[in-house]
Amino acid sequence: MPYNHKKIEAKWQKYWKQKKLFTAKDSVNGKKNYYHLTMFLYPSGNAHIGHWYNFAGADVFARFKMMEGYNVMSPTGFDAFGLPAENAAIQHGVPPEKWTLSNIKTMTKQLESMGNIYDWSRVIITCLPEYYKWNQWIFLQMYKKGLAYRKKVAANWCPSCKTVLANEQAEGGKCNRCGSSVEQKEVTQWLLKITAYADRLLEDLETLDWPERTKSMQKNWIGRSEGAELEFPIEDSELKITVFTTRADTLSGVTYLVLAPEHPLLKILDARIRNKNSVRDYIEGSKHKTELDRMTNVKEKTGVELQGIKVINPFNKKIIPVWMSDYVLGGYGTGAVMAVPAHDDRDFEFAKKFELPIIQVISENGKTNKLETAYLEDGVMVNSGELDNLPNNIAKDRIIESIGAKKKVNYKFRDWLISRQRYWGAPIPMIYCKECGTVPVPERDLPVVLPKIKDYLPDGLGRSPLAKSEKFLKVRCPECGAMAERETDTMDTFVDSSWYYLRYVDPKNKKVFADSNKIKDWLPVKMYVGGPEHAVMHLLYARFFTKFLYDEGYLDFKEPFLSLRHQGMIIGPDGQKMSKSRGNVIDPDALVEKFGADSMRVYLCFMAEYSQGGTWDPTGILGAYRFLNRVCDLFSKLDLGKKIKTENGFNSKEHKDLNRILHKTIKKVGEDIVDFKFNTAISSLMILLNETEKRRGLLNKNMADIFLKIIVPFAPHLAEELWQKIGNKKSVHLESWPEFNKHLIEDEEIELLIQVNGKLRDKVMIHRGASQGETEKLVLARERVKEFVGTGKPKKIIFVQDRLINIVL
RNA sequence: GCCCAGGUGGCGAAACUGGCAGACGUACACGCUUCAGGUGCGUGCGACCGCAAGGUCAUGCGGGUUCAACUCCCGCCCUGGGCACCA
Repeated sequence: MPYNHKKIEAKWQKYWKQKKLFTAKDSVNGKKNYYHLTMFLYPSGNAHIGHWYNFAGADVFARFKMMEGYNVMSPTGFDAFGLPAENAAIQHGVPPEKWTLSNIKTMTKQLESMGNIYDWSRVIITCLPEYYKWNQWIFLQMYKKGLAYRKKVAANWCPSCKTVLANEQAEGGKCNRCGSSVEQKEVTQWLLKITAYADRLLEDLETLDWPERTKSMQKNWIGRSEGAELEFPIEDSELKITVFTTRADTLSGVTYLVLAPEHPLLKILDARIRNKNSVRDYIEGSKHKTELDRMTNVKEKTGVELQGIKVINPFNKKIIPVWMSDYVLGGYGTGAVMAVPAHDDRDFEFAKKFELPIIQVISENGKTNKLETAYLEDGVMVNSGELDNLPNNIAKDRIIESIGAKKKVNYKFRDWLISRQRYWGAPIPMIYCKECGTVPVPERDLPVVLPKIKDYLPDGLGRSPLAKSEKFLKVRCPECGAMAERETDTMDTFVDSSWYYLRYVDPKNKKVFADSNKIKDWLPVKMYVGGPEHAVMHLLYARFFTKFLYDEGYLDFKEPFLSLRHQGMIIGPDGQKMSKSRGNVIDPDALVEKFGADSMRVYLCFMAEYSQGGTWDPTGILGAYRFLNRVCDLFSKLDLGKKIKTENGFNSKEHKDLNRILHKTIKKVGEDIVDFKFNTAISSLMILLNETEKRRGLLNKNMADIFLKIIVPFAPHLAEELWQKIGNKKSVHLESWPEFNKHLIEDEEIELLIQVNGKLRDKVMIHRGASQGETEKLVLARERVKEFVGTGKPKKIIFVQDRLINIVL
C-alpha cells in the first residue's frame, strides 16, 4: 500500500471530529482531568513554521497524557487585539476587526490541518466583547482594591505624529512612522500595582516545575535588593538628597552624588545652579534618548556637574560635589545614587572620565593599593576612621545605625503600565465627571464596547483614536447623571493574556468569567507550553492576576501554571529570524500538501531538541517522510495469517531480541516524551523500525499493536489508519500507553570497556554483574591488554561495574 | 550595558550521575534495482598517517581538577532570546 497521506489525513480528521474524540468533557468517570495548554497565538495572517513547531511538540505531549489515561483538555484560541491590526487599518484602510477575524478564519483552517487534539468548542477570541467584558470586570475589582491607579509617566512621544510610541516604534530615537526625533513626555496613564505582589511572586517561584532559567529571569526582573536609604544634606539648605544603596559599607568612599536628569530636585535647585545652561541642555538632550538607548550606550558616560550645589556625607561630614548623568534612571530607587568609584564599575569609569577622586575603603589585606579597576569583593575597611580593619559586611550595619538611616527593600521592576493610546484594545471602563471625578463604570454596564470608527489615526492631543468618536466619548456620569467623558485609553494586550487560561474552562459563561465548579474541575493548568520570549512579562503578569483573583476568593490556587516548558525558535534557512520583511518565512501549507501533517510533525519533533529550536532545513523533512513510508510499507506487508495469530511466546533468539528492542523503545519513547525530548524519541522509533525490517516475519499482532501505539503521538493519522487496517475496530486514541516489561529489557551480556592509562584499548563481552576480581582476571589475560601493560605492575585499577575497567600504570 | 541560553563531522543533531565522542537522520560517493526518478535496497563517510592491523589528533579559545572531561572549576571570544507600548 503506497502511503497516501492526503487521503489518510482527511479521513481520520473527519472521523475524530464526528466521534468528538477530542472534545473535553468536564468530567469522565475514573479519569483524572489534565489541563494541557499551549500559549494562544496572535492572528497575524498565516500560521508559520514556528507555530507548527510549537504546537506539534505540545500535541505529542498532550496525546501521550491522553493515552496515559487522563481526561485531557487541550484548548486553543486567539490573542486578537494588538498593534498590527491597527497598522493594517491605517495603511490599507481595512477595519481592524475585519482584518483580525479574517486572519482567524485562515489560521483556524491551517491549525485544523495539523490534526491536533484541540477542543474546538472552547476557542477564545479576545477581541470579542463577550471576552473582554471580563478584562474590564477584573480591572474594576483591582480598582476597588486600590491596585489600579493613575499616574504621570514619561513616554516616548512623537511631536509630529502627536502620539505615544512603543520602544519598538522609537528605535534609535526616531519615530518609525515619520522619522522625527522622539521626545520623552509626561502622560497620565493607568497602572496596575504588580509591585504589591513582588515578594509573593518571588517566593512562590520555588513551588513551580518551571525551567530554572525562566525562574531566574523572573527573579532578576523583580530584582529585589535589600539596602538602605541614606540622606545627604545639601550645604546651606534645608534640603536633602536621598539615595538608595545596597553598599552602605562604602559610604566613606563616596566622592560625589549623581542625579538622574528627571530628578524632581533639579527644578527646585535651579536657582542655585551656576552652570544653568549646560545643565538645562543636558536635561533637554536626555529627553531625546529612549530608556533603552540610555541603558545600551553606557560605555561612553556623559554627565554634567551641578556647580554651586554641594552635599555633606552623613558619615564623615565631607563636602562632596553633585553631578547629573543619564546612566542614573529616574524610575529606579530614588533617582539618585551615591558614587563610590573605588567599588563600583560604573562609578569608576565615570570618575576616570571626569577626573573625580577615587577613595578605596575596602581592601583585601587592610592596605590601600592603586586600583586599576573597581574592587568589588568583600574585605576589611580602610580609610573609614574607627571602622578600619572591620570586615565590610559588619561595617555596613554599623554605618546604617550610626547615621540613623532606614533599611529598605527595593525592587527593580515597576508597576505595570496598561494604558494604550490605541484603538484596537479593550476600553478601560472609567468615566471622568467634572463633579464626581473619576468614576468606574458600574459592573451592570459592562462590557464597554469598542465602537466601530473610520479613522484610526491618533487624535492629535495624544489620546487614542476613540476620542474622536463623540458617541463613545460622551456619556452620563453614573453617579450624578451629568454629561461626562469616558476614558479613551485601551488596555495593553498583555491584560487579555493574563487570564485567558481561566476562560477556557467555561468559555461561554455570561454571568461570571468562569463557573467555580469548572474552575475546580480543571485548574490550575498542569502543563503550559510556549516560547521563552514570554519568560518574564506574560508569565509574571498571569501569575499576578491569579494571585489577585485568589485573594478575592475566586480561585483556590495561587499559581496558574504548575509546569512550564519552552519551545525553541525556528530560524530561517538563511540563518536569520523568520520575518515577512526578510522574506524567509516558510509556508507550512505547501509542505503539508506535499508530505502531510504527520511528516511535518515527525520532522519538527526530530530536527532538534524541543527547547532548542534550530535552522529550518527545507530538505530535512524527506527523512521523516521516508520513515513514515517505511512504516506504512512494513504494516502493509505484514503477514496477519494464522501463524502470527496463534503464536505465543518466542520461538527464537531473534524473536526475543526483537521483543527486547520493542520494550526498550516503549520505555525510551515514554520517558523522552515526558522530558520533551521528542527528537530522541523519534530516533529510537527509527531504530525500532530498522531492527524490525531486518526481522520482518517476526512481528506478531501483539507486537504490531504496541508498535503503532507508541507512534500515535507523533504520526496520529498514519497510526490510526494502520491500526484499523490490521484489524482493530476502535480508535487507537482510546488505547492506553503500553507498559514495558522490566525484566525483558535487560541485556544479559554487557560490553565492558577496557582502558589503559585512561585510553580505550579493548572491549570484551561479559555477563551482567561480574565482580571486579573476576573482571580483572579476564581482562589482564587478554593479549591486547598485555601488549599495553607489558610486564609492569599496574599502579591502580579503576573498576566501574558493567561499564569499564581502567588500568593505570 | 544588564539578565538568560547556546557553541560537537559537509549539514540537523546524540552522549545516563564525569566513563566508547558523533547514535538517529540528512547530504555526498560507489554498487544493485528501475523505462524513468526528490524511488527502493546495500556499502562507505570527523581529520591526519598507514596496504592493513592499528596509531595520533579532535566537542568555540586558553588554563585547571581527575585514573578518566562535550560534561566540573577559572578566564576569554562568538551567536541567539529578553529588557517593560510587538505579542
